[in-house]
Amino acid sequence: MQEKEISQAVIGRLPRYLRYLGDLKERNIERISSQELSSLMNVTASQIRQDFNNFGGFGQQGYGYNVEYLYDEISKILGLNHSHNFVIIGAGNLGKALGNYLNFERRGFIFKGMFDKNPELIGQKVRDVEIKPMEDLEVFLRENTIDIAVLTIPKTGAVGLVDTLVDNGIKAIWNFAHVDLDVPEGVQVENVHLSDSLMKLSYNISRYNDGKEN
Amino acid sequence: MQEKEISQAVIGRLPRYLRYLGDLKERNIERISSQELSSLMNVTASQIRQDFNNFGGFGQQGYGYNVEYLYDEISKILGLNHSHNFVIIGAGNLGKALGNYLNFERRGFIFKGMFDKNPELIGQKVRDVEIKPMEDLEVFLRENTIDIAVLTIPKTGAVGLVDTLVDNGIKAIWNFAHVDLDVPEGVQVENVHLSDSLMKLSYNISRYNDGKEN
DNA sequence: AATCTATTGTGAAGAATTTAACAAAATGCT
DNA sequence: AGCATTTTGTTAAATTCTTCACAATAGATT
Repeated sequence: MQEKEISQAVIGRLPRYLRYLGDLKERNIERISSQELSSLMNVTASQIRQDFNNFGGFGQQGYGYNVEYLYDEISKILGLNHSHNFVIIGAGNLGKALGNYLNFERRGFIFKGMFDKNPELIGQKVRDVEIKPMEDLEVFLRENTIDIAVLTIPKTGAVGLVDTLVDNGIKAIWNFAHVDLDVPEGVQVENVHLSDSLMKLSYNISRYNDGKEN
Repeated sequence: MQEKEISQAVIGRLPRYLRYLGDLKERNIERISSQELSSLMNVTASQIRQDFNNFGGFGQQGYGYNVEYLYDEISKILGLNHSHNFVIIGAGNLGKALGNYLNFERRGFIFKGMFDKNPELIGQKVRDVEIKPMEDLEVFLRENTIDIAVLTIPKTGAVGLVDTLVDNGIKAIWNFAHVDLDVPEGVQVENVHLSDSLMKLSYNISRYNDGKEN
């Protein structure tokens, strides 16, 4: 367990820091102050310092932060120094899109298997991975070390699948199904509810246009 | 403009309320108390009441909330009573997946056009929509009333496209490119940064496993 | 080497969000 | 019809999150 519990608000900001630090690294910039990063990212310098200090101070007074060091430390905090094998369940367009997304591989997320119940898709390949029938899932999970299951199937299928996944060693579910999954303690779920996101956009459009058309 | 500014934290919870209310409606349940909804959704009843009260009280004391009425009111708040035309820019797997997702249509998001710079894709169809070359985008936006642009292209392309979109009437961008977009005041952006989401998952896996393997 | 400058780390203030508590109001039972 | 029960709307308290402010410290300059 963590020394002190870090809030998910802070964790949620780390990937963005990492992205900007990666850009700086590519531009061969060696150091950066919280002030500079602040104006680059449009957040307060204070928040940046507070965020980093949750993990015990990566900077030096009078100097700032070393870009590469900071990048590496945040990577470690996010667990990107370990690699994670994943399977995709549901070989529709979304599943295929995620399977083809090479950037995940670079971060240590290794695409190991893909499953679908549609017989027409069985045997097709997404990158080097062959789509297998759902019946093979359980055995596959047992014979390989898979941490993450990516669920890109409709919600009806998703709920019933959770037990199978968890019983066969899945530690985390990246859930694209539009439903809340009920998992045992210790199994991580990260939801990507696309329609929720679209509704937020819709709200913000309406809000801005109110007064004009209402 | 809104009477009183509603926090994005509240807005972010509305789609989830809507989902649960939709389920209740389908089960022909007429009324629900904040207490019942609370145990269904795993949030506090107090938060539910506070959230709804931001918009001025949808319930009745001693009775609770009428499911259908509440559903309709939240729909309106989210702007789902208006329909929105959208185009998808980038006809890769992700773009196709979003184009094929019929649930958006049911919510009033109408798929009107799709664009890609890859000549091989031009002329293919996603549902009834033909993929057009990027050169046609500007004219298309001017000749049709498109509110939302969905960006499913790499970040390098995305940044340069913003001006074109905004100059031709786009009010909102649903951004899947892994970059922060700089838009004028009044243009809404909703980011879906998939790799950020995956990193959060990675963090939570590591955190839970710490102590065992570290 | 001494001084000046930049910039972090951090305690405290301020803001926002969430939860608790309860009076007011409507329902439904007898 | 009256009373007990339910459950909201709402005020207040507690908690969490963000920003401010500055002393401490390291680097840069002369």
